[in-house]
Amino acid sequence: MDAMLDTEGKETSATHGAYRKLREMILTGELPPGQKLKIEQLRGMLDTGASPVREALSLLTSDMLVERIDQRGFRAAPVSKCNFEEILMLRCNLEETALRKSIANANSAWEDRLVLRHHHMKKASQKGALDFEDAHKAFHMALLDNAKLPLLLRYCSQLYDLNIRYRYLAAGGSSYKKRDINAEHQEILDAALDRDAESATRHLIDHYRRTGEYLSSQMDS
Amino acid sequence: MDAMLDTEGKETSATHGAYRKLREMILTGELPPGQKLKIEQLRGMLDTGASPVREALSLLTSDMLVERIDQRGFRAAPVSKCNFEEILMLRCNLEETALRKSIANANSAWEDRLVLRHHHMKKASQKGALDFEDAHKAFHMALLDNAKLPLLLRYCSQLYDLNIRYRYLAAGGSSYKKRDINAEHQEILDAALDRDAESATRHLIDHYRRTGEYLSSQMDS
DNA sequence: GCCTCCAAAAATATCGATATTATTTGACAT
DNA sequence: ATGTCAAATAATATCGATATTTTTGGAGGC
Repeated sequence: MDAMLDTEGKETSATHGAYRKLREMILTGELPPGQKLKIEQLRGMLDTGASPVREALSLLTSDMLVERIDQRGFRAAPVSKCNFEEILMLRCNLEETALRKSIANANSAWEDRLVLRHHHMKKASQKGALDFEDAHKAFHMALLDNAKLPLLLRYCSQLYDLNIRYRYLAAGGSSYKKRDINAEHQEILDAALDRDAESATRHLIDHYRRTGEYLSSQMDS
Repeated sequence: MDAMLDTEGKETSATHGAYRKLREMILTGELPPGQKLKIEQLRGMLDTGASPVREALSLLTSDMLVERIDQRGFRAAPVSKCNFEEILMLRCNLEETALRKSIANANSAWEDRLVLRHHHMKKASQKGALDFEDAHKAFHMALLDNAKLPLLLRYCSQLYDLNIRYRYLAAGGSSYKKRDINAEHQEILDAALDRDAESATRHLIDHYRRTGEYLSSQMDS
């Protein structure tokens, strides 16, 4: 019998656990872009077998965070200014579509969810950066999820992750926090609660473009 | 050096082979929507081990052709009218974006590629339906690939596959061919060669909407 | 009769080992 | 010296077996 050393009781399968940990390591830059991902090495870091690691890498491939080179293993997806700009463009396009649909379907249950997520995000911003990231994503996804379009939501989520990877890579988002992010979020929230699609999408896209321009300028230097 | 034109059977890895075969079986409906996908059963059908099958299923999960149920295996993704309509909407949105960019980047090399693909598709339409499907996708992707936006192209390719699955499910596309598909393709091609983005996108989207309406009506009955 | 619970069966998830394929190293010839 | 080739090394891809978990089926209680 195995001793139950399960300190974290939430992981159901080894594959899913490996997936989450690897994903975080790639997003935060702990596994830098382009780095060769050797099974043995990861097996050690994650303290699990080779099969879960391989499956997790397969899953990350479809999230476009890992590249598979035929018969030559895996590597962390590379980054480029081009790639970043494409992500930004697609986000603006897809999130605008989703937000408009969300607002078109607006009801009080959704408004409650939005207010709650926004509140949690503000609270989390005083705690650790990692908690904030989770709450930040939850807020943005809540803006979109009332569109009730699962494919679109999935793409938005993927692109969100690809984007925050660039934020982490650009110096941990130090100056990202200097901008008045809170005010920007408040404007988006207020417009959504007013069911003003024009205003909400404009604020949302400005929010992304502003972050995008800063990150883009960082990548030149 | 390698003058050998690999006309067929160039399966490098068992995983990739299993992926292709499973993908085709799901797209054509040989593995119907919602069906439980048991490893042992597939292992027999594909004549390979359990590991390649599992990895192939993982990859198909990210193509949204397979669903993974935690600790309970895999199943072919279900279908619904809702899902179909979302695919149609996203295709119209994303392919319009891609086609406009493609045309903006137009050059003679791209035009040559288009003409060639269109020619191959016409030729293949007199052969088997399976050859035609490949050539049809190649033509549509060629329309988009000059945008030089890999993420967008990938999404379009994914959505294309999800869409043709519905075509196969709706009676093998018998009446699909009754419409004058050739004329529609010719119009799109001509507009693209004229570098007329308005006309090209309008024809492309009409092309999808027409197919979409027909399939949608089929799903009601 | 219907529900609950436990044992048997089946299927999945994971491990350890092997075969295959890529990469490196170093000797040899030019 | 330099480039090529072959053996040694390292890493991947795959297999077979085991451990876990879910599902099934039936016996006993209400």
